[in-house]
Amino acid sequence: MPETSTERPARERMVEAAFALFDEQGYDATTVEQIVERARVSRSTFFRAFGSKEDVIFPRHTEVQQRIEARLASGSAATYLVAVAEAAALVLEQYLAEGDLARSRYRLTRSVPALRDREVASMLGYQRLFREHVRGWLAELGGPDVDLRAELLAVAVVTAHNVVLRRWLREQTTEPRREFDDVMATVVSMARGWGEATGGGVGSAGGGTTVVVVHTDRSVDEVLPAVRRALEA
Amino acid sequence: MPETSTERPARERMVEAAFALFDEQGYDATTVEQIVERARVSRSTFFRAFGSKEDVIFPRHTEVQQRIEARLASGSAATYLVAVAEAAALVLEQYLAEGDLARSRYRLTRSVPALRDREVASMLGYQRLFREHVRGWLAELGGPDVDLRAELLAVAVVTAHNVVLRRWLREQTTEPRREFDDVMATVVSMARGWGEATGGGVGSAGGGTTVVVVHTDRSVDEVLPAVRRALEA
DNA sequence: CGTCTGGATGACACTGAGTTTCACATGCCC
DNA sequence: GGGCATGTGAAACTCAGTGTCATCCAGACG
Repeated sequence: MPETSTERPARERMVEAAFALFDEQGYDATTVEQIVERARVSRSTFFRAFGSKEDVIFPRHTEVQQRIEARLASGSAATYLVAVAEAAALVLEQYLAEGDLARSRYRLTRSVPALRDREVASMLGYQRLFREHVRGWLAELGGPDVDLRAELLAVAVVTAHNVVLRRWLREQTTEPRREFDDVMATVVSMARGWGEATGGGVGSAGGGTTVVVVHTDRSVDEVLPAVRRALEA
Repeated sequence: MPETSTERPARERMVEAAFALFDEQGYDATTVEQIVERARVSRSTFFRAFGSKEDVIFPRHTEVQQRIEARLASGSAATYLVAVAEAAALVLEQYLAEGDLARSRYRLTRSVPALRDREVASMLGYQRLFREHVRGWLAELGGPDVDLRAELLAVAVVTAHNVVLRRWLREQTTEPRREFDDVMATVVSMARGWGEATGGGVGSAGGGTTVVVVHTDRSVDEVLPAVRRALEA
């Protein structure tokens, strides 16, 4: 019998039922049969909506991926460091918007290896987007080791993002956005150094000496935002 | 009917049959039934030996993990950059020793998402080992942002390793060891810069100014090995 | 020589995820 | 009303993975 129009959408009911049951009994011990029973839908409906049992945990990750792609595509070689930092911020914002749901998912992914792998793979998806765009920009700018540097920058941005995200998921911080800005500033300043440390700064074709000077009599929290502003100028 | 003593071990036959069938028909289209039929063993034997269909592709990865662990455990805070580089070299050597088998696996992991995720997860396992040891060493040495820097160094080492490994798997290089040394030198020199760029060099407790000078009038290939030797001294 | 025992194997039934196919209901347009 | 697309349910099917029990074979021991 079809439900009335006052009923919440089937998709929502399934997600809700799944999270509740996973929480009560654990992931492996919960069968799709139980989920669809509680959500009052058929198995067919479940698999049509999600494709797999794992997918109930990771809703709308293709949407986020598209937003990232859009932000990266709007960047240019001149401002690529800002572009990747802001694209990473989009990922963080997605999690923050999810709130407790994100924390529930985090608890699940910590305890179930299959889900953990799945989440890692989706992070790798973001990383891949970053890498490809950065590779293009670095190629445009020139310099040695384009592939390696693109790979390292992408992985550094994602890693730094994850450090902050994880702290927020574990409720170890109440200022994730501020911490995010700081770690991104750190990574960006490191990335600036790479071009020089590997022998070719932007636009520098020949020999010579590159000198990086950093004043450390101010705290890291004070210095990093300033560095970021300088880089963005 | 049991096989004669001149027969190759059942485990080898299963791996061989599996790779052959995956190559002929693709991974998804091949059933465990077909594998055990060709290897002339029972389904029971297959699952006892490998635990899952995916596991046939990734043999002995726990062994490698133990070797990495041993190498990292033998390192000290004073020489940690060398220790991680050499531990990463162990991973590379494992692949090189496998030869064509590694390349077959690479082709499979490229085309089958599930296997790709699986391989990524195992790399993450290595990365985790690196991170935990580096975190310990960095904590010993002091300085700011220990967690972030440990995370970034581990991820950079693994990423650099992967860049070279992938080139070898794709047969884009015949000198993987040489290229590995180069990228590791690059990463290690970058990592050196991080401690300073983030405001606290090794053993520097107070204010002041840190200056990093890099001569770039020599080629990267000339500079990097020298840097590496300097770091190891 | 016979027997016992532990480890490896095979046979078989069972659970559960995911697919496929067909049927049925609803809503919408012409 | 007659199509027509979309969302849903029902049921049978494939296959990965688990659990149980019987069997076989090696070497140990009397």
